[in-house]
Amino acid sequence: MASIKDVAAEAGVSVATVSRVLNGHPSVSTDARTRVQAAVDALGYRPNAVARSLRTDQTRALGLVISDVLNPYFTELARSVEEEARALGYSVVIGNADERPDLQDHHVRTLLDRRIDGLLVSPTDGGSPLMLDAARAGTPMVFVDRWIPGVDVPVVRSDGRAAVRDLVAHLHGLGHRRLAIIAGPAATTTGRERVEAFREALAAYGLDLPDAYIGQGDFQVDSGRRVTEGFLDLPEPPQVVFAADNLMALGALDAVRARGLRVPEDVGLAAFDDIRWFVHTDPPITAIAQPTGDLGRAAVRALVDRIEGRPGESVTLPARLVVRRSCGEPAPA
Amino acid sequence: MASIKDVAAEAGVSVATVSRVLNGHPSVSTDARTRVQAAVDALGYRPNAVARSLRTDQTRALGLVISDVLNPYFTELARSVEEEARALGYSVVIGNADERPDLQDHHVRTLLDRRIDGLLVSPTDGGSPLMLDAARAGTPMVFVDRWIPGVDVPVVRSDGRAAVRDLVAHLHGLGHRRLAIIAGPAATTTGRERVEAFREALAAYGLDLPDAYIGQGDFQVDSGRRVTEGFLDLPEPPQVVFAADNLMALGALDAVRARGLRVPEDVGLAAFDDIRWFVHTDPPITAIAQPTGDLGRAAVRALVDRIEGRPGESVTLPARLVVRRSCGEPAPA
DNA sequence: TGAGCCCGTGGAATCGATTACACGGAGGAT
DNA sequence: ATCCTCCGTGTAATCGATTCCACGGGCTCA
Repeated sequence: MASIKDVAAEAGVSVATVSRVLNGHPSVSTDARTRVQAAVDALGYRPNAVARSLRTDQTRALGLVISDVLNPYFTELARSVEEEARALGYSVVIGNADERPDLQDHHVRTLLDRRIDGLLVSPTDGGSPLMLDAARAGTPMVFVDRWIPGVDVPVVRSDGRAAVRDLVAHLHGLGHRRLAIIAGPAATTTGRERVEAFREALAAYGLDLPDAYIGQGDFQVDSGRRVTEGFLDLPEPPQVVFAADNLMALGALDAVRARGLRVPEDVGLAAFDDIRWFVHTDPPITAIAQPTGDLGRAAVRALVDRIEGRPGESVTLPARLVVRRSCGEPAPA
Repeated sequence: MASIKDVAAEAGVSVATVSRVLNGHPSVSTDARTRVQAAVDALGYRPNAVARSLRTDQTRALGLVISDVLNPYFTELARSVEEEARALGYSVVIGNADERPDLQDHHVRTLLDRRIDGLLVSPTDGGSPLMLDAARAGTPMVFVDRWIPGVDVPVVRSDGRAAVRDLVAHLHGLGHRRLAIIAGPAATTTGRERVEAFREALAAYGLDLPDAYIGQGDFQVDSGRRVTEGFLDLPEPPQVVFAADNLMALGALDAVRARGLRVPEDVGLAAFDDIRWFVHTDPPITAIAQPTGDLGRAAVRALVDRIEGRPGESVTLPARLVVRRSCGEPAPA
């Protein structure tokens, strides 16, 4: 592969001049400029980004450590992140943590080794020393969706409190009183928050959230299935199950179906995170929709701000309730 | 960030010795080795992958240019690719082409600039000069799922012919005779092949595939919707619509639903690519399942073989039919 | 005791870019 | 005519690693 020296030789100038042309530096004669351009075209020369990065100490690459690529919410997030990053002249290197702290650490380490300019993370846990150290050492970093308390890093996320209140109001209006939740891992903020928001909303209606109605899931399909089976085995099973993410909702659907029960006649189902398939499931699933695209774009902007020396602000966007049929007939529109 | 010089100074040895310790070179004294280790730990030193890559001319990174990240088939593929790559000591840099040749080219160019060791592509078109040149210039490359004829690059894909025959047999057995297909872009191999396989399978039953029953889609939801509307407007609409990918099937479902029609009573629906949501759609959708994980792993192995100087073989794996209820009641099990 | 080897080590070149610094020549001001 | 300034250019240092080569010392063996 041709290097800058080859171009210089071909154009009959020094490598410095070639570099200046490539970087649009003003002080190059028109003559030299055209000769270099010609040489570049003739050789099909492309600058070696590795060498450039070594010299300039910037890679123009962002790391994105995502909790789970198989979760449509995160793939949508990844897509908007890449889009915005591309618009700003950055590439994105994605690492999939599969909700496993060890994998998350592996990716953070690899990305740091590759000297990405900044890191976007939705932490699967409370934060390993590695990540905390990186944040403290000044690696530009932004948390998306989930975050770690007590770390000085901007957070871009969605606040589901109001939407959860709307959901509970909706359920209460349909006459449901025994409401259960499949929670996410307590080590994640979203795992905890959604339970709290649910509990508070229930309290507003004088309803209780007994321990038996809090199932511990891990944001994966199987846990949704397992927890739902537990709910159904209860002497007094809940009337509605609220899954804290879309994959656990899928597991819940599996479990209900496996018992020969029907949604919503026998059990209602609602989910956090709306995905396009929920329109066509049997029945269509009532869900809380996050402004995923906006989240991804805001996160990239905050990160790039940090990288380029600007403040880089936290952003919180509201989520909203999308009522479908999985909890009973909706009120006539 | 600490460099190898800092480690050398801290340990009281030369950078050469530090490098040897880091790379497990045998000829280093135990004494020097422990001193270097201590210095590494004390400084929290991590080798700069950029510098290493420049010197060794390898990045231990693979590029994966995927047709569409929002398509669950491809995200599953991406996941298995990353998994296998990680097991072999490589990272994966993903580029999302969104079925757009210009975006595909952008990513190929960026990845090449970053000097990834090899490229995994599922081409969205017949191949830009850029990609063809790269292949000819000897960049290790492997095509996954889709490929470009006439280029000397291993292909890892799934053969759906047998499964399509099974599908047609199934449909014929249910009494359906007017069968239509939503095709993918003619510029892609999968876009063309699936139509051909369908046509041949129909022919075996003495059935014809009239032009009116071939809708031109682009593997995206909207096109599935649009084509299906066209089918439903026909004086004699098809009894079953076969979508060449899962997203177009979703669009088809939208279109049918919007007309107030039911699947399978009014129109049957089948899809290429099976995804977990198909179990819970209304009705569950009959689909052709590819061994996606195996495909991803085989592709990585083939690519790494090429990179490391071994042959790197093409692989073709069979797909299989998964019968559900979207084309009518299945035969009793 | 001297020749030859092997082992552990360090010096320095190298990868491909960017950029500070120096230098020669042209042109303007005095 | 002399001096100063600017412009376009090249030389060389630099980024952080890897690795070839040379060197000194201890060993074995004759």
